[in-house]
Amino acid sequence: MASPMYRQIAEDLRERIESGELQPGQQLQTELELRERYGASRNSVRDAIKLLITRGLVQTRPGQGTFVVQKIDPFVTILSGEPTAGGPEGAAYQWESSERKREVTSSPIQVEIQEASREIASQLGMAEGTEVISRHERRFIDGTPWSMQTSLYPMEFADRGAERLRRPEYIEEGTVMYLRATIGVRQVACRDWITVRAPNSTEADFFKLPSDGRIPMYEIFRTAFDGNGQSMRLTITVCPADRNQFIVEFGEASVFSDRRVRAAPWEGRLHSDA
Amino acid sequence: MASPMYRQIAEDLRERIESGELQPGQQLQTELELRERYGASRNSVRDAIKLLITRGLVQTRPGQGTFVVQKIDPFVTILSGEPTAGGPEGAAYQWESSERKREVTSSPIQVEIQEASREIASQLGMAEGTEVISRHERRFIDGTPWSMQTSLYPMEFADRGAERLRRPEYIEEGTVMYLRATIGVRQVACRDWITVRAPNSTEADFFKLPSDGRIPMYEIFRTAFDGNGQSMRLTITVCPADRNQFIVEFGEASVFSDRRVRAAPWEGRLHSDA
DNA sequence: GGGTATTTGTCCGTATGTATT
DNA sequence: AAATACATACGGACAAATACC
Repeated sequence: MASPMYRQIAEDLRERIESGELQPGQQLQTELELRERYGASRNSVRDAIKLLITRGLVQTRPGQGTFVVQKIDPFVTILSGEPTAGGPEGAAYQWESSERKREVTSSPIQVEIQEASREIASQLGMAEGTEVISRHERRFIDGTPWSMQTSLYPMEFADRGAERLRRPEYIEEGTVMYLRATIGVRQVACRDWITVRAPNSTEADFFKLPSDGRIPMYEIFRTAFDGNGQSMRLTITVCPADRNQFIVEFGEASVFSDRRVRAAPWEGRLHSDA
Repeated sequence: MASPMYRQIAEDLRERIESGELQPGQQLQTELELRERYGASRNSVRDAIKLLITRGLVQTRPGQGTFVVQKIDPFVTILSGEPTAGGPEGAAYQWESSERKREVTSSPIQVEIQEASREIASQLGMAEGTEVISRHERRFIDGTPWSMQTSLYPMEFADRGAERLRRPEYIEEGTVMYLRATIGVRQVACRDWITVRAPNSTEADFFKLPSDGRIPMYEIFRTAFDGNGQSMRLTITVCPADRNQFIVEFGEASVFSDRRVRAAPWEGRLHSDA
């Protein structure tokens, strides 16, 4: 009685999916068959399916049908303060694959000279409008788009001798090492600011996300500080939340050294709903 | 011609919102007026509005109209390994308000005895089916629901003398201190595992989120370790991603000590879309 | 409290377009 | 080329929520 028909249909389908009657990857009945099954109109069936789509339970493929979604094997990143050499762009992050080996590749680096917006200037501790170097890079895992990253440096760094910041090339030894070697700027600390938001159209396009923006994005701001407590870099990383997870470790490192990172820690129900 | 009409309508409305022509909180034209404006049917206008809803740009109120959403002032949490006394449940997290003072309140603690599921047993390093104590708590900021948190402890802790774990009361000095004082279990490290997922119905209900699940949830698993490298606690925190952000700090603490946490670091566009 | 107008929500039927097999 | 299945678009009807008098 209570709830509208399209919600009842969605609820029934949801239960059948979560009970395992409908397996991941399996095709649902067609809209016309579901119309018969539930004695509703095709439009109401479609409303139910739309609901399940925004909940991420099913996906539709024109000309084929409606399918239970396959969960994506998430990529787990350990946020770590220690810059490791070898990683691209100063290894703002240290990657660790969960199980099978995955291959990380990168787009060419795109360099722009910008005037710092209010927010960027605030993060980098400079006056608004000061010139900054923007180094942008897109990353893939096993060929699928995984993250977009932009690092911003004070233009002054290049003027003082870190010329390679201006060039659209990788800095193999890592920008942290490079900046220390060339102009003596030493990174001693950094802060990650983790947010989640809807993707913009550029991101939805690059990550091949559904254009309705139902899959959220992590946006992580990493501000790095030198020995004087000055901000020396702002790195902004954006990646889809449906295929990424993050780990942060505190305290005695020895505890973690022999501990392998496993798959997602949780898939069940925590406690009685009350 | 390209894109379907309902997308063109949505795109036009999006631009008017982002340009500021339509201010947050302001009411859009009614569906019938928009029908006139765009020369489309009411259903097509409604499809456009649905798109904007899942993108989080507008909300509808039956009987009233469609409104541009107001952004929520986010609550920023510093993830920190050091357990501070005074905070509820061993202060798994240290809270810091961004600007204005906010009042954090808590529901009564709900205690359950459970048998560890495979995932929980795996995280706590025990055999599946071992009894664990579950302490569940819900938190509010300025009266609005903000987070749900569940801490799981080995039942053995209570048997060895930490009796208060079994009782549905706060442990004022913090469970970290309490466990050290009563049974000599000392927390030396912890690991946070950060994930994002759609809310379940219990969460959507408690947090008063729209039932279509378009607002994602953070789910953070904190595993705490004692001096022997054994897991001593698993704390699971769930909170809506639209009103929460997290900060992690690495390296020399002195850099951060005199640095106030400000509002969200970013609201603009990063680089030319290309 | 009641009544009425307004506005969005649900549901239907139908027709046509587009992608896939 | 044909069949199938989802996508878009229209129009209409009634229900439910809200605001206002």
